[in-house]
Amino acid sequence: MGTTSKALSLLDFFSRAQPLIGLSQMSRLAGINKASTHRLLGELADFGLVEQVTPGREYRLGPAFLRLAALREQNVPMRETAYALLETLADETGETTHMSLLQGEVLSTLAYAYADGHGTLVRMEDAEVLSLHATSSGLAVLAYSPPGFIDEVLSKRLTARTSQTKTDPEVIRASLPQIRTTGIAVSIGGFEEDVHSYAAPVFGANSACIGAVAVATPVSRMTDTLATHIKGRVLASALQLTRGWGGFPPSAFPKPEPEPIPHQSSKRA
Amino acid sequence: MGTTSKALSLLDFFSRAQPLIGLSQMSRLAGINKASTHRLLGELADFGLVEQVTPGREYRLGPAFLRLAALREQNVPMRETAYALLETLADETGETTHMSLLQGEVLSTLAYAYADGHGTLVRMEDAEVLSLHATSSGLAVLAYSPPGFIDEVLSKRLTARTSQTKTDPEVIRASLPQIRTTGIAVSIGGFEEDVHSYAAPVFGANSACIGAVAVATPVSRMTDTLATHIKGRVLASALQLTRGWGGFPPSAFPKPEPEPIPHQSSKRA
DNA sequence: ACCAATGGTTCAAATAATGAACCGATAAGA
DNA sequence: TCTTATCGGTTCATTATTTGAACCATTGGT
Repeated sequence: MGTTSKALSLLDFFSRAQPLIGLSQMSRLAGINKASTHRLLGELADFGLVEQVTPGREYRLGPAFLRLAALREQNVPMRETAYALLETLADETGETTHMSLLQGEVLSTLAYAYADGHGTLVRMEDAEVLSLHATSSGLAVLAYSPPGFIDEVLSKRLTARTSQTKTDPEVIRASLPQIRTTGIAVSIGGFEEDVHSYAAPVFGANSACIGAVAVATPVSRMTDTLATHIKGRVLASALQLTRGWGGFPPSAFPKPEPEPIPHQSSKRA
Repeated sequence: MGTTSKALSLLDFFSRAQPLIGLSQMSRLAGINKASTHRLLGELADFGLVEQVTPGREYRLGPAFLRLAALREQNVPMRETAYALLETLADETGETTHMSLLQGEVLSTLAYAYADGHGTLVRMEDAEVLSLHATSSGLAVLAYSPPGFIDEVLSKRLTARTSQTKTDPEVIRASLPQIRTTGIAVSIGGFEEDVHSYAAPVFGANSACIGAVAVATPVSRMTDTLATHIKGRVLASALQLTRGWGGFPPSAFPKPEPEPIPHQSSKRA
């Protein structure tokens, strides 16, 4: 592993649960000598990727991310387009919608939108990280990932977020073909209790899966008819986002249902 | 310079004007051998700090910034608090407000807010970069920066954004003491024609200047009374932001005007 | 007063970065 | 069509950087 990769890997130890990390602790977490850790953090700090809240104290993520994220979004407005789509999807389904991107072996929340009209809804968090095995989005992504990647992910210890999280690698692996036939993954209470969600994968320019769109409802509200409606809309939205970002679904990806109200029937014969 | 710094320095060549950079071009820009550049870009890409739009093509900033910026904002909600303050400042002054952070030797836009009630206003851009010598914000920051930093900045060739940009280092240097006595910097048409702006510095925990708050109006709208009002409000806002972020103004920093309507006069005597 | 942490530093030994030359592919010009 | 000049990417002996055990100085808890 190159030195730069080592330095960047330090950034991944920051999380919502642990926003501040000291030198010694970082050294331990990363398994890197304290002197080296110190130098690497120093170089990251020079660029503003980390900062010390006070000299001789803990480190945290730095302000450079704000600048570069704004620039990235300016060049490639993923969040903006995702958010616009999620808003209409939330309107169409009347439920909370969510889009996440694959980053390493987890998903990170890109955007989400709430729907009006219900007293209860599924709440989302900014900067939330989703595990691949415990969420509908994760399963959707996993189903369309290369076999080697799937093996890699499933070989690790799978933690149970809730009592209903499936943690048996073989059970999960066995569920993937079904996802591939429909293009839709489901999770009932796997990540949060009382949340029922459907997700569909989004693909990049090389047809690799880069993330997923999901719709989440309280379990008590989900019915067969609502599920059918959601599945149709989430699949269509995911395809729309794939196209909007210049991506291509793999050739085997299921075609979306034709709209219930056919605009023109002449070509069907 | 360490390897990591070298790799990170590549990121600074991406800009709004040049969002895509090829391998050879990056190698030339950075003055780094092509093989090394390739390896460094590869490591950055592994972490998602850059990505190739298609394999064997140009590079651009990567999606990891979205994730880490969200996490940073979650931990240290600078943009959010800045935006809230800018909104009230825009209300108070009736003009466009703006906050930027010092990053290296330039300012980068953190947030801005527009005011209601006017047919014309000063327009802001996301991810915009402001030079220190040509903007009121930049001058405010420069006035409160260490002498060595000032020398460094002023020793470089200063480009004229408009016909009214001051580019003589000594003229600029001579204007700094005046800024330090009032805590306010002014720019008339220095960055954009027809823009008149006032700015005040914001300080970090170690009393170092980290950025500036500014109010910008069309030149035609600025009057003496409006200027007085704006200067008072922008100074108060900058101090408020400094405190809100846990920073401290340097001891020599001017105290804000007492509010025009004194709440209590007993202590004055 | 003590101990065990912390952040930070030193310097010879080990390791990773470097860069000129090279390859195959693509595109433009003659 | 042939030539030339790019491009992205790779190779490998030389070189410079990174590494890590041991070392401070400080801090905070017992």
